Amino acid sequence: MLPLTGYSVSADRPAAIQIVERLRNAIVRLELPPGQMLSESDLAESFGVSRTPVREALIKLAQQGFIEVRPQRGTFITKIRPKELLEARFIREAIETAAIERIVGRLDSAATRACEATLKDQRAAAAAKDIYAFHLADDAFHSTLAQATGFERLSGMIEGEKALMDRVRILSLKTMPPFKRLISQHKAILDAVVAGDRQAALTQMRGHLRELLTTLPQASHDYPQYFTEKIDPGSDWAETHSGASL
Amino acid sequence: MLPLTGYSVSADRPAAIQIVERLRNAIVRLELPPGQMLSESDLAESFGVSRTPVREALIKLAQQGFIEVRPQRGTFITKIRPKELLEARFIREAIETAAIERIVGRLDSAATRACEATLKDQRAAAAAKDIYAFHLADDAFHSTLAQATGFERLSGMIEGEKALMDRVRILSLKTMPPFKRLISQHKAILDAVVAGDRQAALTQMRGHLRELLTTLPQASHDYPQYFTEKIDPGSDWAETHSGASL
DNA sequence: CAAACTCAACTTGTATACTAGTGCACAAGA
DNA sequence: TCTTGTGCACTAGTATACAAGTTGAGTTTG
Repeated sequence: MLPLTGYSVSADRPAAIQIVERLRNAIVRLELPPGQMLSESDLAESFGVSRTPVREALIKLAQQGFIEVRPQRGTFITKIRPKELLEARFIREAIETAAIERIVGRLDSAATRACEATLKDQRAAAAAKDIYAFHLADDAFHSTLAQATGFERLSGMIEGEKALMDRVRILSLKTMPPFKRLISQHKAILDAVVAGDRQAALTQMRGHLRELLTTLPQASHDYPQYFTEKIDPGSDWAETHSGASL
Repeated sequence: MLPLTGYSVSADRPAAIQIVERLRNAIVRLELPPGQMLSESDLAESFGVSRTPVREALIKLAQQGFIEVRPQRGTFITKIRPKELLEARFIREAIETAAIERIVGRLDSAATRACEATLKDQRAAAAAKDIYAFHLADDAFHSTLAQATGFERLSGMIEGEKALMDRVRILSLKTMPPFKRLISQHKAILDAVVAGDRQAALTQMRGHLRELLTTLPQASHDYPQYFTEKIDPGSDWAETHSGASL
């Protein structure tokens, strides 16, 4: 029933951690569809462990917003909530622009090379039409920039907010992947940061983050069962709910 | 041994949730000192439950950064890491100034009244020299402003970052509580937001958040056992590590 | 036929038992 | 005295069993 059957966890690491990783991956990639019910017993059987580590994994995922536990009823993959996505974008914009402010013109050579490497990975993934590899490289770009601030938890926070948005990204990437556009946006951000052009770097980052959700109305129209509410593609929904205006 | 002995959880709500609340409170108030080891068995006995709900509570607290689980060794209250506090301040400044941008000049009367109520609570707490009540009202002020953005998770995030800083706050409040100063800062922020003075609101909020950690060197000197590293009170540590310069 | 009741099969929450690994005290040896 | 080995008491991780609550299908009853 579940697309996880047959893959047991390995014994060299705590089972709960492995289960978190696997489930989170499956959720973000929509292999476990939003709204899907999860049974602790079934999961335990799938992973070849008891319910205990499964429960601990579910607690962590619930705290990250990927699942919802309804006592005595069941555990469910959270549906995509458009309002939550706008909030994630708001938070990312606040944090990532603040990070830009901090690193613009100060990126050392190691960090610069690391960012360039993610661009290279993205180009390779785009050429191979591998949306998951593309996704990983996209994660890496934003994480690398965040780590350059010297703060340790920043990249984790960004990844968390990012993951909430990624399900929509996957939906849109399936139909029309704007690989080149995203890569050039990343490159523009990096170039501005390296060049020390604060204003350009901020503008590029904002534009990049704001564009991520433009496909949301279309996605919610194509896959209504994955969303908590429907959005009229013709409306200016994202704008009226965004940070620009209240 | 633990200052929690004798207080059992009630049966009307899940035990794990109650344990999270109680432990988190005890940690933030330094009733459980940083570095202290926690035994799952002892906690279970103290709360009158089995290890299972205790473990689930500890998992949540670990994810929030309050405790650290070292496999097969023990569970410990995290020591205060100055770098992490600066990071929390960075994140709060990024998010709370973004929130200000969003609500300045648009605060409805209900939210305005709610903010004013927190000021009143703070004045009452200051008069009664009740630092915990003062603290609660302080939480409420920032949460109320965050909620005014219409975003739901924002106030929770701010509270999380705030809680990390609160242990230092408690240490300094014990010796010399700057009640009036903090209240007037809150008032200045609220006034500027209501008046629609964007620049003033941002400046006030930044100043307020930056001042919160000025007592950190003194606190780390007075209670070195609570910190992971020592800070020379005479140095410009906070400045050299803050967002202003890399 | 429709409404209500019953019961069985689920769900999550909690308790208990066991496993494997760590560290410390303490004794035996050089 | 210092080192080294050994065992015990402790830790977190996992498995299993049971408790309490929800849901829905099937039957009974009006």
